[in-house]
Amino acid sequence: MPVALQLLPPRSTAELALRAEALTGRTLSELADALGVELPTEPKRAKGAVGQLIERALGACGGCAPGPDFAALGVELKTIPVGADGRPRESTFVCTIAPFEIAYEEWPSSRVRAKLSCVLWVPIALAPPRRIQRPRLWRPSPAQERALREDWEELAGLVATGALEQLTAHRGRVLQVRPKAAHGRVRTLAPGPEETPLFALPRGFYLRARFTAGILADLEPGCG
DNA sequence: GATTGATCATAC
DNA sequence: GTATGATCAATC
Repeated sequence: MPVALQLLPPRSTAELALRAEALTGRTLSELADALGVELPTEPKRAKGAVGQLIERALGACGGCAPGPDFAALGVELKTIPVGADGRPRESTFVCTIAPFEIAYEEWPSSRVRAKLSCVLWVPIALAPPRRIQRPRLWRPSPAQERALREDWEELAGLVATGALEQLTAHRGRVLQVRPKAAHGRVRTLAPGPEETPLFALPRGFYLRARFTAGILADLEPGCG
């Protein structure tokens, strides 16, 4: 059994892009073997395992400090499951919502914008043998940022004004608000109507698959 | 088949 | 419990 491998963080985005590119075509189990880690066999228990595997493979600090996965580069890593057509099959978690603090955020300084300012997308085929597709280093285009900003301003406004319980995942064209919790009994304090705080299920921002599909489709090889 | 709401693992 | 990493599974 090989000893778990720990890479040093990449020192430049060019080095990161090179490392990522080298993963193209490999399967998750090949990668897991090479790194000496085991992937959960039961899919239900494997949530998050893929992201953590790729983190290790690229030298991200993996679950240590808050902030971008590649802190020195300001790059966030996201794995994304794709179908045979290359399109995303799931939404993408962006960040949790701090219900009271969000009233004091503006888009330019928002957590959503910060998270999405520079992302390395690593698409992975959903169907066995789970091959890694060509990674994309991405920054939002002006049009993409406008779309994100419009949704964020609407959604953040609803949260800040006490409408969290009326806010469903239907809202937002590219960004949406959905539960983000260990289980359904978790509660956090949030602004409520009539200036009365309420206990609500914690929520987070997610990118709709239609938005990430645009990212994966628009970026040609080497763009990043 | 796509989407929404709920959930699962790990580290601190 | 909080935060990071996401996908599951019931529902539309």
